[in-house]
Amino acid sequence: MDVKTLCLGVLTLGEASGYEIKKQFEEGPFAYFHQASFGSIYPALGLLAEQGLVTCTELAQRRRPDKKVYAITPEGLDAFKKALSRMPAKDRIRSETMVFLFFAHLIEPQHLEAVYDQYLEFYRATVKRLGELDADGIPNGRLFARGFGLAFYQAAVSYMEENRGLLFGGEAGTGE
Amino acid sequence: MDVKTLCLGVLTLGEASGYEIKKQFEEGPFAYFHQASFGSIYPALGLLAEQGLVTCTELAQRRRPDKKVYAITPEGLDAFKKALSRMPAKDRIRSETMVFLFFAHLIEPQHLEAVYDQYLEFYRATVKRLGELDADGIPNGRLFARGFGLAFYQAAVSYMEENRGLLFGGEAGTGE
DNA sequence: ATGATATATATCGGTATGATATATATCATG
DNA sequence: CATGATATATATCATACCGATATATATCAT
Repeated sequence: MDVKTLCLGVLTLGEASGYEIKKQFEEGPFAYFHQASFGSIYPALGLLAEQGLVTCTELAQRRRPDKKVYAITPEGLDAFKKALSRMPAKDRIRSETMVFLFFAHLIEPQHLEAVYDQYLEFYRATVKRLGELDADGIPNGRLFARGFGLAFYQAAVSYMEENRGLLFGGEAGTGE
Repeated sequence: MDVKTLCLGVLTLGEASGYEIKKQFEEGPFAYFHQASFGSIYPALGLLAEQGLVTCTELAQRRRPDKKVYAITPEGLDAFKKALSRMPAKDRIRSETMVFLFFAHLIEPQHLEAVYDQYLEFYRATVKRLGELDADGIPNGRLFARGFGLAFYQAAVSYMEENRGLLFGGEAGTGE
């Protein structure tokens, strides 16, 4: 599933600019299971407009740079549904932190601790943020995907809290 | 952390060919939190050899194509440790399946079920495989990373089993 | 035989990332 | 009130990576 298709998906939720689409992958509902960069979003939107799958309206704003607002067309919606009729690719989980922890024996203890702590804190913050989200009026598919993300981050936090002792020998990891 | 660095990491575990390194990312200990393709591994090994960070020994084999066995040098080990002295990048989780489920309302029910079932089965199989691995003589860092993967996949399976009803309305998801 | 699978290396087109450039505006800080 | 940080907004480009394909050899099942 390329960035063109992902942009179509975001635009089924309402019209948006390239900048706003990027935010959906950074803080919005997609942040927990996918991402896309400006370098792929802007060219993708240009191509989609050429192909008639989205329309583009330039919008002059007060106190802000001009904006190009994109909206999905019926042809665009068809194209997106067609993409969803295939089978999804396998998940790709890329955790540099786990590579670091895998090689814990090659890292200075205090740096290892910094890596571990930063990771755990990031995950804790994510659990907090996801847990505070409102569920009213959100379609079930979106709730399912969000809940999946939450379950993953909760499991990660629990695991790290319970198994700290594996990495930092002295202090035991049993919690008792 | 680029593929060159990842190759150095794999080679700290013992000498290996490009083909064997790839297997580490497909079935081996790295499979659950990182990946790399032939298209990046072979050029990376060539560059590492040029830079003196690995050595390359060509090995003629009976009944097999020739092999190039790479081994890490002291300079390579230093370079890898240096890479580990930085801070790791953020995790990147890319789940196309979750994008599909997010847009469940745009998918034919029977296709949605196929997507869901395939995903759950893949995760169940992974839990089984990870759970059967032996822990004897494995350094703690590796055990930690492996356990993290297992915790993640277990959480994913549990969540999907318990929340099936969110996607397939009629049948309830409470299990009771 | 034929096709599938496994071992093994190499290359290449297409795509994505991450950094950078450009421009405007707000807000805190000293 | 300058300075730097942050936010909105678009665009481009070098670098890097993925996935497919090509090339070989060998085994095994049908």
